[in-house]
Formats: sequence, C-alpha cells, structure tokens
Amino acid sequence: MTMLASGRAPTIIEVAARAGVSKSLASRALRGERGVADETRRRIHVAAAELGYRINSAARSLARGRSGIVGVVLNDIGNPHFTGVVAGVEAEARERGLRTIIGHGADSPPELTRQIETMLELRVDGIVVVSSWTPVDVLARAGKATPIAVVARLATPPEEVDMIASDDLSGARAAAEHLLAIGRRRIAYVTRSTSATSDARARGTRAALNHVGLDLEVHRVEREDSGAVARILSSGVDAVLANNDLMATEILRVAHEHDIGVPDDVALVGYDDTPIARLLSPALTSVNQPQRAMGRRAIECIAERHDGRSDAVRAWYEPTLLVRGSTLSRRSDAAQAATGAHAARRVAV
Amino acid sequence: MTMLASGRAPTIIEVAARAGVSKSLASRALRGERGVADETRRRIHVAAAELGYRINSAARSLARGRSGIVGVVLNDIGNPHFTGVVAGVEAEARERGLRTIIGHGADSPPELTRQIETMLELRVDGIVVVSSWTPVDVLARAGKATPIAVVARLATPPEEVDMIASDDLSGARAAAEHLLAIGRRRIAYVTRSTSATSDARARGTRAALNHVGLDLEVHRVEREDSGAVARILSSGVDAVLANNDLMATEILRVAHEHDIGVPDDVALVGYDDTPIARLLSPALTSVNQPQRAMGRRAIECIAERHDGRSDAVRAWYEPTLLVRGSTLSRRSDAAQAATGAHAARRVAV
DNA sequence: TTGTATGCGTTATCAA
DNA sequence: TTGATAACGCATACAA
Repeated sequence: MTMLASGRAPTIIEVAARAGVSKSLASRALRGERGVADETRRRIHVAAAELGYRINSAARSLARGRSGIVGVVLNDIGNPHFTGVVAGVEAEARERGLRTIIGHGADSPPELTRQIETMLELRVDGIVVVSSWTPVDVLARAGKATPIAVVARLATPPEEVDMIASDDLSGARAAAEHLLAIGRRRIAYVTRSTSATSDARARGTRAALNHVGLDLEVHRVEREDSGAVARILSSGVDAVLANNDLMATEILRVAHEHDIGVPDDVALVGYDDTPIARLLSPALTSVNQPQRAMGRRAIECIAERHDGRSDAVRAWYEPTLLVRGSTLSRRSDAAQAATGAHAARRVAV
Repeated sequence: MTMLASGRAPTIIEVAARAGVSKSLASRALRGERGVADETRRRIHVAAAELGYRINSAARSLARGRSGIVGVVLNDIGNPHFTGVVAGVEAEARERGLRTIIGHGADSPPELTRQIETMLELRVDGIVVVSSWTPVDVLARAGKATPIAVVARLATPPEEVDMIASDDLSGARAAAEHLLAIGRRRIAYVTRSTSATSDARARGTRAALNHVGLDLEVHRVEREDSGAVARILSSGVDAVLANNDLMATEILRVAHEHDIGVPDDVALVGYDDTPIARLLSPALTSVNQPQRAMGRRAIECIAERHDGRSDAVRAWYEPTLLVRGSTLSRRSDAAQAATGAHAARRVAV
C-alpha cells in the first residue's frame, strides 16, 4: 500500500498553516531571507520537514521569471568527449548556484532541435549546446530567447550565440606534421561525420601535407559499411588520422583483425584525447582539447549575457598533440618526432 | 545588437490579442484540441508563429498538475552501460509522448541525491534512476512523491520504488563457469566499486568456484593505486573477472604493458557488454544485459504507476554471456567452452 | 464555436 | 517582524 500521490504534494500554504504563520512569511523563511524572527523561522522549518515539503519549481520560476537552471544539450552521450565538457559545465554552474539538466541530442539534428526546444519551454536561464550538428537557424532563434553558448566549432556561428571552440585546424595540422616527422607519406583522414568540426580537421591535415607537396586522402565511411575501414587500411596508406577517438578505436580494431601493425604498418592518430585513448594498446596518439576549461567558459558566457553583455564571444582554445604508442614504434621515431615543428603544443606521454 | 530578452517572451495573451480571440480559445487551438473553427485556428497559429510564441512549461505544469517530463538520473555519464539504458528509456518515452531530461549523478551518492531532488522540484511525472549507488532512504522518500523506477540492483529495494535489474549472480556464475570450462583455476574478481551490483557479481562468481571446490580472490582496487592491477596480474592468477567493461579495459591495458598474454596467460571477462568490449583486442568476453529493454520497462513501470498500480515491480532480466577473444585462445578452448553447463544463456560472437 | 472566471504555488510589493 | 494581495502564464469548468 504505497502512499504514492497521497493526495498532492504539500504546498507552502499548508506549511504556513501548520506553523501558524502567513504564506508570505513561510516563503521568506524557507528561502533563508532575513527579517524573520529566529523562533518563527524554526517553527516554519520544522513544519516543512514534517510535511515533507518540497518547493514547486514551476510555481517559483513562474513567479520569479527565472528558473535557476541551465540546460546542457549534448550531441551524443556515448562519446566521452562530451563527458569532459559536461564536467566543466557542472563544476562552474555549481559554483554559481545554478543547477544543470542534460538533454540528449542522439547525434541527430532533429533531436538536437527538439531538446533545445524543450529547454526553452522549461525557461532555463541559458543553454550550453555541445554539438556542431545543430542547425544554425535553430541556434539563432533560440539565442533570441535565452543565452546560448555553443561548445563546438560552427561553420558560420550566428551572432546571437557565443561560441567556444578549439582550433581544429591547428590541432589537425600538428598531428599531420607529427606523422610527417616520423616519416609517413601516404596519409588518410577517416571520418564518419560531416560536421564543421570534422571538416576543419580535414582541412588542417591537408594544409600540412600540401605544405610539403603531398596530398591528403579523405574517406567518409558509412556506419553500415563495415568493410570500408579494412579497404582503406589495405590500400597502402602508412598513416591514418581519425575524426575522433571513437573512429580511431574502430580503425585500430580492424587493423588488429587484419594483422596490420600499428604503428609499424600504419600509424594512427585520434582526436579529443578521451579516456579510451590511453586504455588502448598501443595507446592512441590523440589531440587534446581542454574540455573542462571550455565547459566552464560556457557557463561564464551565459552569466555574462545575464549581466548585460550583448556582443558575441568567439573563444578559441589551443589543442595539444599527445604522442603515444600508436605513432611511435622505435626510439628513432621518438627522436625524429621531438624535432618536428608544430603549430600546436605537443607533449609526449 | 543582439535582441536577447527583447522584453519578455511572448505569452498566450499576446497571441490571442494578435489573432483577435480570447486566450482560452488560443490555448485550445495551440494544443490542437477540437472545437475551434478552422479559420480561427489558422489565424491563431499564424499569430503564434509571427510572435515566436513558445509555451511556458512552468505555467503549463502548474495549471495542469503534471509536466509531461520524466527525469533520468544516471550514475555516471562516462560509462557506456548507462548509454544503452538511456536509449531504451528515450525510445519508450517518446512513443508515449513524454519528454526526458537527464541528471548526472557523477558517481557520487550526494550528487545523485541532489539530482533526484532537482527532478522532484521540477515536478517530473516520474524518475528513472540508473544507479545502485543511490541511498535507499532517498529513493523511498522520493517514491512517495512520484513514481520511481530503479534500473539497477538494490540490496534492499524500498517498497515505494520499482526495480528493474538483471540477475548479476547468474551472469557472473555463467562467466565463472565458462572460465572453469576453459581450464582456468586461479580466478580473481576485480572491482573498484562497492555497490550492491558489484557485490552480487562477486557472490555469483564465488558460488561457481565453490561448487567445484575452488575459492575466489576478491580485489578491490582504489582509483589512486595504479600498481594494484599489475600486482594482481602477476600474482599467478590465470583468469580475471572484472566488475565491468571499464575495469576490464584497464586490466587489459596493464596486461599489455607488462607483456602478460590475454587470454594465454590470463583470461579476462568484463561485464555489461558495452560497445568498447568488441573494440578491444582481443575483443572482450563480457556479460550482456538487455539495457534497452530494461530502459523501456522503466518507462512502462512509471506509466503503470500513473494508471494506479500500487504494488512494487521487481523485474529480473536474464544476462547473456558473450564469449570473445579475451577468453578464447585456441580452438580447443572454444570446443570445451561449448560443452560447459551455464546458468545463463551464452553466445559465441 | 467562443468567451469569462477561477485556480495552480510561488514571489514580491505594500501596509500594518 | 508579520500579513494581505496582486501578479506570473496557462488550463479548464462553465456560460453565452
């Protein structure tokens, strides 16, 4: 005999009645405002506790005009890259007394749009969109209603939104230069996505190759086409730059299945430096983005908008190449790599 | 000159005024109710579109008494196991016209509690808690306010909540019997968690070993103690059953680093059958739980509660052992494994 | 088919 | 220090 919905949830009126005060006084006491006698305040808190009172945030945000909640819309929960950004967002939000709720975009523009719409209807105080897949017109419209900070690269960011990104071109260029430095010449870029992010990474890679008179192969593989990766690997390439760590992980698996040595036959580089990168064998060379810092910055942007800023932020963070086993077979490689010139900082791990 | 907060957001009153009707009529038209003349309905929709009207869900849920939203509180976004459950929850919720928002528990009981509290204040129509870490008294209290479905094993589930779990004992037992069938004798269970889930898996493993007169070593490793796994692996064990795939991934990496052959020196089994399991090399033998089905069931439970059910659901799903490379080195192993008797279904992949 | 009036639970303004 | 009262934006029962 669960007492679920034992009638409705208690309201502040019932708390006030039980404490023998008016509802306005109860409201002030429960919010912790001053101007309530200590003894009265105590009675009110006791009454609230006894009744199991819990504020109705719908009523509160209706009366207040703001919710104290920021929404975080993620492109894809399954990708650990987003987890890092979320950690930063949550840390900064908490320090500012904001709560966060997450919407899952399921890697699809319509669903991302739906999630943003839900957040707007909830009248959140701002939205952090971690995706470069969201239609820009959706962002522009949403940006008229509430502060929006996009943590991703947008090809043409609307002026209504702030954008926090890392420099994919320079990150990819650093990775490519590293591959060149260890003597690789036939380099392929492999992606599954067509986002602005993936595009910029391909361009950065190509720029580095063109610089030394080489050309880049770009392969877009469909999720259904399970043989595509194997074909690429056996086509004679000696290095592969993957769109992100997830893609790289899959490539590594296919390489193992086909007895293609990594890095001896094919050097492999990921992107995002997610936790899996260092869990693979060989550990994956990858380009790190300061995810937590970017997440924190998003909340700062939203707060600044509330404080009146009206011009758009375009914040660029510098990526860092992390060299690991998937591109370093021999000592000599390591030595060579260390001498290469790179656009982004590089660290051997 | 962003027009952010160009005054406030338009309300239904402004829509009604622009369309030249009363707000109640506008309300009905926008909700798609019948009993509104076609031409009138059209005018109202046009007015809404022109104004960029968007319903205020705080006002709506205040008036209606329900929000149309279910909350999903996840133990840890970074663990792909939860991603699978979320997919099921979202699919079923959408089919029923419910929206979902996600709260991140950050693998910590206080944060899980905070997230549940936030959901309750938002007056969601139900909460799916995917965690066995949440304090049961919190669940019990929350269950008095709104339907709660826990998708995880709870040691002592409160009668106020529904529980959807898979049979960890039988899953772990199947894994252990498989290890015995391929000739392993010194088997260790390695975990980082102390949840009811991990506990049940250890017990299941031990049961299988005891059955043939062997004993189980249980190792709890701290996150800080980076050498612990290496010590376990070099202590002479010939098989390791990990708490989950994440733990197994880490064990695999340490094995590679120390040139310990998997499965030749040490056979390795994970749990949850997350996407990484098949991306590792060797691919990871793991115990699958029907995550999507469990997620869907959670929403069904919540709907049933709304329809008046008051007794608690205790739904158990049968796990499936998926045998992959991390426990199969030679053909003979495969043959032996196929003959073993198992409590759970088993599939070779 | 359309409009009027009331209530949802809270905050905030103004008196007492 | 306390209380009465008017919003907040929407849904709905009831009238017209």
